[in-house]
Amino acid sequence: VERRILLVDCDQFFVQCARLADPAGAGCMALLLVGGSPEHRGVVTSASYETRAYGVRSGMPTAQALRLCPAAHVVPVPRGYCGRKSREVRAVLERFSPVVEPASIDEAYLDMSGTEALYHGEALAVTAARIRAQVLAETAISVSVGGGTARLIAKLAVERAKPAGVRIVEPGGEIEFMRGFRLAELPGVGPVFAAQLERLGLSTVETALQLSEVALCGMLGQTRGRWLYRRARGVDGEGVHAGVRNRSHSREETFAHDIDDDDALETQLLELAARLASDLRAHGCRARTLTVKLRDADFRTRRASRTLPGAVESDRAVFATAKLLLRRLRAARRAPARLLGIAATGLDGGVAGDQLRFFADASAESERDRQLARTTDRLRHRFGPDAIRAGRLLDRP
DNA sequence: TCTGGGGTCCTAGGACCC
DNA sequence: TCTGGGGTCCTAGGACCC
Repeated sequence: VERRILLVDCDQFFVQCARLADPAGAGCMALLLVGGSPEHRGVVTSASYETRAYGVRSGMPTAQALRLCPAAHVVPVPRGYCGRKSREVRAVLERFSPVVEPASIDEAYLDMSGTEALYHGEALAVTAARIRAQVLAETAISVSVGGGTARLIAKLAVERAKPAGVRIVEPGGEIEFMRGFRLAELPGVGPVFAAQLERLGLSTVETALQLSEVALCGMLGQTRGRWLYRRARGVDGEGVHAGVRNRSHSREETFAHDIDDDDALETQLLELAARLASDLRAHGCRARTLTVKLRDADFRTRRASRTLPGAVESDRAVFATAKLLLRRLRAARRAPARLLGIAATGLDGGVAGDQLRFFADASAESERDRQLARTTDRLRHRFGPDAIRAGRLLDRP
């Protein structure tokens, strides 16, 4: 039996949040850009529909957006407020289906297969409209809903539904629906792949539909050929899964001005390491692999990573390894840095036994490190984030 | 024009093991 | 002293998404 999948996607989510969070300020501005300011070398996270008429798009440098639309106002992303609104929306969605998979802060897939009895055979478009109305009533957030037999169909349908609409593709109508798209519009086809397809004479779904699977594999290789053959027909074979956990956590920062001094970079790394370690503990996981990322002034991005014998979660152990990785990167190439980042992968639930008693260098994390980190978390929770400064925790007695 | 911050997934070579 | 094959892990890089 085929799937019935919905994608619920908030309309210009960050713009809506900024307006709701500050009704007297951003709430009164039609020409609104949410994101980093030009002084901070920021980009537009979300542009109001009114500014999009000027050619402004999300991801665009804010400086460029302001040249296109000089009258626009720039406000920062209200991160905490957005997170709360996202959870409120999700709570409403979870009353409509037990299978809700958040795909990002502002969109979630719902598997509605097998809920026909629950909804007494109600058409999916009607259910979708009720979801839209209920989310709006309870959270004041306007969403659009797309639906069909695959995630891919739901995803493309919601783009046709926006803003504040519903679009359901009925079973059997997938190929007709897909004919209306350019290949570059398919999720998974970015600028590089699109250019490759273009060179092969493939620009629209229609042109791809003319070719056999064998022909596409001949042009693109087995994996991508088969991938495109199926997508062009609206098929992706992906299910919707509730309760998926992150596979990585990361923190990074682009500096307002490039930093070339090693000690200054290390100080920034200390802050990032503390934030990352805190994220890990908040999510109840530990990391086996740490990666430090450095973007030089010429925009070249380099990484160095190390996998530890045992997983870590304390500020001290995360920073100890990150410091070595940063030194390695700086030794290989010394240029002013515009961005520094740190990522944790190889995550586990944080309950695995302590495999680390067998090695004793500074990258090993002791039970004392963990106790100290958790005590710090509790103090910060009670007395605020500045109760304990990161630097004081790092010297081992 | 001058390029954020948070993620996911894939590839490819070398190490290492059986 | 001329040379297998397959599997997994680690590392680095890159495409892509919101």
